[in-house]
Formats: sequence, structure tokens, C-alpha cells
Amino acid sequence: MTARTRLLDVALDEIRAKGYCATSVDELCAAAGVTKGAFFHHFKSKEALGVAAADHWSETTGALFETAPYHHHDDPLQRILAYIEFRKELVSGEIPDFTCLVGTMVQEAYGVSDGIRDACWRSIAGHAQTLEADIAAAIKKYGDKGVTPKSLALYTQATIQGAFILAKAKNDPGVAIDCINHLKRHVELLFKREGREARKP
Amino acid sequence: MTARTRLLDVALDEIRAKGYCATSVDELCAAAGVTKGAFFHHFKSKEALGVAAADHWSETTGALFETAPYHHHDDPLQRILAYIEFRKELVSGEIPDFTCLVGTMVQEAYGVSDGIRDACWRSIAGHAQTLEADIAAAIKKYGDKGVTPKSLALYTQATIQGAFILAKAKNDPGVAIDCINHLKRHVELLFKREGREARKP
DNA sequence: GACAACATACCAACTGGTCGGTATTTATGC
DNA sequence: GCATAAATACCGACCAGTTGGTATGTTGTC
Repeated sequence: MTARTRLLDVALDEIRAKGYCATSVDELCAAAGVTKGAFFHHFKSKEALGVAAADHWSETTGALFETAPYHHHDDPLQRILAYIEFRKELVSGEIPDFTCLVGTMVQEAYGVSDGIRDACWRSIAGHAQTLEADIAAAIKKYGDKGVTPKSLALYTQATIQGAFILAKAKNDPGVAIDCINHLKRHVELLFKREGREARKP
Repeated sequence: MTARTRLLDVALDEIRAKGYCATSVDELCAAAGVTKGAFFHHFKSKEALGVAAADHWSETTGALFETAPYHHHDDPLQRILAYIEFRKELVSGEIPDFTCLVGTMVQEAYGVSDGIRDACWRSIAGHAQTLEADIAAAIKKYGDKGVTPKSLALYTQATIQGAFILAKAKNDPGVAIDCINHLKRHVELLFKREGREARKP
């Protein structure tokens, strides 16, 4: 395994545990077992590593969700609910192990580095997009609910990100699981209604 | 105005804009117009300032919500919905001006400083608690919905925190407003149902 | 004259980043 | 097939600036 991927791998762990700013280049190098020279050979700056880490995160999580079993339902609504269940199952173990790299990093970086912010948004928006087809199919099957697939997909991500914040603050994954249960209930309620209601977008 | 409160006031702005770690003591002093000696006279460490800033945040936002007009509805459900509307109205202007100090800070601090983490949780949980009475009254009036007041109150906070993350990532407050609209719809759907449904907690 | 509220000067540790150098792989020419 | 040239990967000492924090004042006030 090359020094570059080793650095990226430890970056995911370190940044999720301590944040981007508090994670120093020296720490990263020590944890990855590489020298500073190697670091700046592969990344022209710490910021560049942040961008690469966000992209690396998109790839690894993308592969995880792509092969996850929640896709194997015939009904689109069941696929959405199974996705939410899957997200809930991921919440286990230590907090840095299940929380989101880009959600953590963007809070620090959005005002400091446009590159990192954009990479985080690409990651979040890209993942949300993988839900849109199922949401659109559910709307087609169960009727227009007055929400767009894109907007509802982003809402699920917001709720999950917020659930992570509460889990960190309380130092208790349980509160995140509660929130994801509420999210599931929301989707159930939304599609259980008959057809479209009169309501502004 | 004393140096202490001046430091706390600028800390709210600086930390919301750049994060806790990236905000240096020197910057804080310069922005507040005080010397480093004054800083360490009032706070024994940077961490102590972080804790004090979270408490200061609780006080200032507590006063804002206490006097906000959303309490002036006869119906408890209307009070909840008006609260959510109020949160939505607060989303305007620059991103650091409407996002949450403790939600930002806890992401960096939860693994580094127990004191800051606990102070952030006190702030979030304390604010959520102000919603519980209205939620309990709504449940009493509209029937048991299978959710506890505490859990639903925390869910609203998670969603709003997540909405801020998305707004920061996209660099666009609009996505946060969308999320808050979804939250409002959720509460409406939840209490529009008749009585309790058969469903696990 | 005691005590709180500041100011100034200073410090060791650490920060991200540079730079000259070397080992290893890969491409090229004959 | 093989020498050689040229990238690429990596090393580790070094650097200037910044970090949080301290030690020693100087005020003003009761």
C-alpha cells in the first residue's frame, strides 16, 4: 500500500475523531508511518489533503452503499425505509467510527477553505442523489406528496448529520438512533397519506 | 463593558465563522481589543473560554427564544409550528450569523475536551427542553402519537443542526430553509393522524 | 495596602511547509 | 536485451511564524 492511501486512510479516522484543524500533519505522518517529505510529495498542502480525504470518503462510502442490501426490495418505499434502517444499523461502536467525515470537516472548513467545502458538498449531495430515483418511484407509485425527490433526499441527510451532532454532544449513540427512528416515521407518514394535499411547495 | 464579556461576544462570532480550533487566542484578543494578559486573567485556558462561550451562547439564545412571539398561540400544536417558523425566519444573512455555536463547536471538541462537549450538550438539551411542554400538551390534545416529548424535541434540534451543516456545505441558506420546511411538514403530519397507531416505540 | 483588572514581554513547543538529496520504478534508444 | 535517462516515490533536517501559556509588572479602587 502506498504512502498516499495510507495517509488518506488515517486521515479519515483522525479527522473524524479530532477535527480537521486539530489534526496536524505530523500526527498524520506518524499514524501512517510515513515521513513529512512523503506527505508533501503527495499533497501540496494540508488543505489539499483535506480535499483528497473528502473525495476518498466519497469513494469508500459510495462502495459501501452501492453494495448494501437495502436495494433488494421490489417496492421503492420499502427501499427508502430499508436505507434508513441501514443507516441506523451503521450507528454502533465508538462515535468516531460511525460519524460522517465530511459533515465534521465542513463545519470547520467552510469559512476557511473553499476547496474543502466544495469537496464536502460534492460528497453529501452525491450520496443524496443516490436516493432520488427511489423517492421519485415512490412518489409515482403512491402519489405526489408535495415534495421533490431532491429536497427529501437532502432532508434525510440533514437529519442524519444532525443526529451525529447530538450523539457527539451527549456522547451517546442512542440519541442518534432515536433521531433516525423519527426520520423513518416521517417517511412512513408522508407516503401513507392518500395523494397530494393542498399545500404550498 | 468588561473585557470578559467583550471576549465572549467576539468568541461567538469568530468560532461560528472559523471553528474553535482555528480561532486563536491572539485573534480573539485583537478582535475584542484586549491584551493577552486580560484573556488569561479571566479564563484560565482557551478551553475554559470555550466552555464559557457555550454557556454565554445558552444565555443569549435563551433570552431570544423566551421573548419570541411563537408562544402566543392558544393551541399547543400551533406553538410548535410557530417555533419552527421562527427558526426558519432566523435563517437569513451570512451563514455564520444564523448557525449554531454549540453545534459547530461540539464537532471539534467532543473528542478533545469533555468540558466543552458537556457545555454544548447542556445548551442543546436545555433548549430542546423548552419545547417539551408544548409537545406534551399537543399529544394530550391530539392523542398519543407514539413519540415522547423529549425525543421529538431532540429530533427538531437534530434536523435544524443538520440543516446548518448542509447550508454550510452548499454555501447556501436556501437548503436549510428547505429542511426546516420538511420538519414542519413532519410535525403537521404527525399530529394530523387520528390517535395512536400500532407501532413499536 | 490589598485586591481585582488589566498590560507587556517573553517562552518553549509546535505549526505547515521547504529543500537538497536518494532509492526505485518506468520509459526510451539502440 | 540492455544500458541509460527520466520520472516518481520517499527521506529527514531545517525554517520562520504561530501557538497557548506564563511571569512580572502597573494601574485604579475600596
